[in-house]
Amino acid sequence: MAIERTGRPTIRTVAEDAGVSRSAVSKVLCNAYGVSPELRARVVASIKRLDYRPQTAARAMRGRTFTWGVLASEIHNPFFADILSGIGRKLEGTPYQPLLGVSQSSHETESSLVEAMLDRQMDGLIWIAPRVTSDILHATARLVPTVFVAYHEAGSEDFDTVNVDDEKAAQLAVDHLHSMGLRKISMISVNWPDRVGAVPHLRERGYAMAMRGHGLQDLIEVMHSEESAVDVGALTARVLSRRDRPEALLCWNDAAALEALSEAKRVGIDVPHDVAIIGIDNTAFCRLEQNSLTSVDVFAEGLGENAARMLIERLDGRTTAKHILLEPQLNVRRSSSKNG
Amino acid sequence: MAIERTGRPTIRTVAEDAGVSRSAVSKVLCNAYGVSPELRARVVASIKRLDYRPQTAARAMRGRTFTWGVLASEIHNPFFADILSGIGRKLEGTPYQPLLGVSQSSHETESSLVEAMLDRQMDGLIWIAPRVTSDILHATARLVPTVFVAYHEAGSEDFDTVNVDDEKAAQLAVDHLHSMGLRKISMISVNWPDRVGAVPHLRERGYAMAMRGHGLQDLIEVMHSEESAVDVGALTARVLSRRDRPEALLCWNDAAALEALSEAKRVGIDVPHDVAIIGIDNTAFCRLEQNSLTSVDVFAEGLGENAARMLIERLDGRTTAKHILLEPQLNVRRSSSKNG
DNA sequence: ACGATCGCGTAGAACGATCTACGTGGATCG
DNA sequence: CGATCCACGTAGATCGTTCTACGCGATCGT
Repeated sequence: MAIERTGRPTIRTVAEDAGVSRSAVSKVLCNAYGVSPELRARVVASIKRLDYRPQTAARAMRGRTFTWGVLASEIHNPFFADILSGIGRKLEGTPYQPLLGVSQSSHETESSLVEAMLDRQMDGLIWIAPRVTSDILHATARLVPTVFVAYHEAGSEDFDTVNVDDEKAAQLAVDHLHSMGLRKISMISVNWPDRVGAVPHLRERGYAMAMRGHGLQDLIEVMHSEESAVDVGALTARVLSRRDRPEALLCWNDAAALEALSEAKRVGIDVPHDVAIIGIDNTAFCRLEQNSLTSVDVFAEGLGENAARMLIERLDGRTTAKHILLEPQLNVRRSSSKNG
Repeated sequence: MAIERTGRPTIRTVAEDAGVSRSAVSKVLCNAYGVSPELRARVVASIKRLDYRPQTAARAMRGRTFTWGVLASEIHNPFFADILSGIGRKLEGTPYQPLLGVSQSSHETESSLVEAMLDRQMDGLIWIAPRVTSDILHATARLVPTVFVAYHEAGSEDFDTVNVDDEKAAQLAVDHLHSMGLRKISMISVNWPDRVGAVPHLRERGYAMAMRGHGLQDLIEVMHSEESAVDVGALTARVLSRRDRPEALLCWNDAAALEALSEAKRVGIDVPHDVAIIGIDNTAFCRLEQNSLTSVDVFAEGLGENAARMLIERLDGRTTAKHILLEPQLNVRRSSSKNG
């Protein structure tokens, strides 16, 4: 009867095949109340026989899409890839499908990406390291369940957050360097829009607090570069070639630290003898012998898993906000060892 | 009249505001025929005033979703990130939104990811380095316009492909090593399902051809590992510690080459003096001084841009297949230089 | 002058699901 | 034994778009 535009079976096809109503099939699909075991079995058999899969676009109009939007600013940094792995692992076996949107580190693109995801009726959002202003974050979270990763706002009731303790991460780094007898510890950070709550900001604060804690407040020095690798390289090159070069360089993330290692090698400064270098994130590249980069593990995959867990809980009905803070952990390697 | 479930304006809201029919608004949205400038202006004004954006899920039921699915097996390899950058750049300013699905290097996940994208009525697919069997690729491409990147099947009429000449890439590497006077050149490759058309396979062929071209057929040696970093590391460690260690190691991609560099350093083998190491892909990490890895550029970002262009053409009506092959380019760095 | 054509706009039927409201038997209960 | 309730299943509205079919007035061609 129905003109089969495409060969694809619809809920109607299944209903006819099983000899029941569309509503009955729908009930089976949604695990709704009021379905006898026999009817369910018949419908399930038909679904299997016809190889039927519900069309998400149609479901979206009344129900859910079982689709999650994951927003990342860029994916060259393996930190994001690790988070995504965590999300993916947690979502295995669930009906949810995570889809990643990349905003290319531009906040205009980021805003329109959020809109695109809202237009597509995503059930929930996991938003990593947002760059837009806080009011946009709140407005978004009121429209759709949202979990933020790598953004701190523990007071918010509108959304959940999942983070490592970024202040502590920087502190661990400084403590370690200090315990090696180093005092002139400078930090390489990054320019970031709307800084409060942002990860670089907290890591800077942790650095400054730790320095003060060791009585090194006069040696506090935080330098900022743009995000691009060449900018980071230029800044570290400048710092390393100074006469009053620092004894140690704490880089706000591993990507910056790897650039610093590169520049040090290029100008012939020995790491760690002439300068110790330490990163944060403990991404996979730290482990490689040519880097052997001391770094503070922020358990990116765990962040992803926790974010996914938070969002599942939200979709299951939780309405109060939760804010998760993982403990960072120092991983010492050659780039900051006496016997390096 | 209509019960506003959510505050969001619909096409009906716009129609009422502009004092026209829903069809008229739809026509404006779709740039359809039969709209007077005055009506268009009125509608556009209402759209702007109400801040209306069409709901993609609803459009999907009859029309298009303006959504592209991008399939990648994993995103730790910056090669994928570069491709995605290229796609994103090309799609800026177009109405299309690319969304990335990651299959975690499992072909079961990959299949279900494709299904998820089909269920979501994506307008087109860009599928990077597929691992499922060729018949699935053809079946998919017949359902939805699909462009494959990093998969060779130049004869196919069902889909477009965008690749660098992977045979040539490996040849360039071998030629270069040979020109340095090296003869015992071994290759590190990877286990890959359904090998024909896959990138590792073609790179192996290019290697073998080049070796034969230089009369080195007796020295041809291709070793395979699993994809995981630890497996690659273990394999390279084994090779490097052999008594009859090769003079040069051609790695099928940069990720493997970086592992090889690490293992060489770990066991105290000097690169390039004791062994030259060369990768393929020329990802960003090659440039870092601690790696300084010779690599063959495959222009990943260009692959992405071309793939996006191909898909736009398809959606604009092209029905014949196109197969693009870019020229690879050798970038010599310290890991294979005499004066390294 | 009159039918054909064209340009513009609208009514209403899809699209494929979900969900509310209701009908229908059979068991339960006072 | 009749009223009530429950478990199961269905009819039909609904979601927000697009698209086809058609109406209507003005212009064109002969």
